[in-house]
Amino acid sequence: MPLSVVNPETSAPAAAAQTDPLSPLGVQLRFERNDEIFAQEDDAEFVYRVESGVVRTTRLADDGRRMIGAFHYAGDLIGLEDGETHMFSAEALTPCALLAVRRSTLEAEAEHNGEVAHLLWTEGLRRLREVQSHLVHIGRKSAIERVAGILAELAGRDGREEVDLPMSRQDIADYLSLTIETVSRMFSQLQARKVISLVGLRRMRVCNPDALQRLAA
Amino acid sequence: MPLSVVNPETSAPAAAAQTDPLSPLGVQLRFERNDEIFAQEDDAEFVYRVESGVVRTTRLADDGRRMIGAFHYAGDLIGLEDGETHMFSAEALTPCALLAVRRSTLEAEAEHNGEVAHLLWTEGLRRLREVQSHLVHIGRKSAIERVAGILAELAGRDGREEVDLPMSRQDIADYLSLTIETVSRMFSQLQARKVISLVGLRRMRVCNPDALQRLAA
DNA sequence: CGTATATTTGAACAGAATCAAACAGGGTGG
DNA sequence: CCACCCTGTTTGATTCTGTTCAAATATACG
Repeated sequence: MPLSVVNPETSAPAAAAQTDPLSPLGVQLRFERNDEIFAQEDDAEFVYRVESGVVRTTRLADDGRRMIGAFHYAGDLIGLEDGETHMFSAEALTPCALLAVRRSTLEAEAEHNGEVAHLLWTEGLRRLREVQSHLVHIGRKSAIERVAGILAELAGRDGREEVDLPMSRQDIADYLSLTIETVSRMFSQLQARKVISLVGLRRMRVCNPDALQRLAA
Repeated sequence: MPLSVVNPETSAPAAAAQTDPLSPLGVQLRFERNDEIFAQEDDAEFVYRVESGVVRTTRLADDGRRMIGAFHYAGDLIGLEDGETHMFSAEALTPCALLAVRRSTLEAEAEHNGEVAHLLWTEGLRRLREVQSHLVHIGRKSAIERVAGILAELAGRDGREEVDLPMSRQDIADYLSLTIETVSRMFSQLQARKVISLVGLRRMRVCNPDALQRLAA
């Protein structure tokens, strides 16, 4: 549930609007940690762009098994759909700012605005590439490789040695198609091997980036 | 390696050209079984549309593990890429007819032709949805469910009771992230349970469609 | 401080992988 | 037309990785 709606004129500098063709088309929304942005099977009326914060997209199967499609960061488009409804639900993992653009607006704009059409196309392909990479990762890697993989990615994103883990162990498990126990064991193993060390539960220090990278490969 | 180049004017009726905005942009190519259409890491110079036949896209990891991204049928676009090179290679599983369109041509056309832009967008999203579904399938299903899944899909595509299996057991294994032995065992198990029966190695009869569907769910 | 929740650890188990061998099928050449 | 060989597939025995069930331990929060 959005806690506030920020007028795009006041939230985005005029300069940004010139380089960003999407901002004028939508409204800025804010979500708090654990807020639901949209639900699985909802009408896919809006497309969202993450402006800040982290969002997870999850899919709940009939049998209760949960799968996380991806973690999304600033710049990512979410809610892109082929059909009428959302395949995944989306929830804020941290406080988030999102730009919501009505799908019909976006499609109409893309019709005559090459820049928007190109941006959509590019983002869609990037997402496709990411999902395909993830598919290989899930399909052909061991538990330790999968966990090392996501940690390496998070570390790469932050750049610093101290890396925040915005998601729970369960989130990581559902993203990697492992159980929470296995994820936990791999964390312990990485610590035992002096590759990482945990600083509290939601923060880690990468002690041996090379080893992490090697495991993730 | 293409065996022949067919002039689009002679291969496609004029009527088709009116409803299909892509035909005039490319050339028709033919490939025989096991021909390579493009290789992993090749420059992604062309996008292809499958006109007839079946194509598989495969990715070979550094460690030799092979993954099949998808099996593509008539109407599918393949070779869509974000970056400069192909993530996957593509090979003909059966004799194939493909329409090859230069990527630059396609992008230029999409720039001012809304129909082409829309078609690209739609196909990209469809592909994205399929990969995401496959991700869930690989990540959260047992061996028997995965094999039943692909067989149900093939059966649905053919419609008839007798279904051709254009791909080898190894292909199926690499598509489902299983070993060839496990795939074979699941085939045997499905036969023992009277769900399917093999007619030679590359054709099956679906004896109990409901059971197959239930296992695939 | 106490309670609810999240995470870690342990032991036993299960499913798929691996290693090894037997068994078709499909062509080919005699 | 048949015997043979090459390749792809099936089957068997064993091992191993990750799951499951259970319990202990942290952590966060009121």
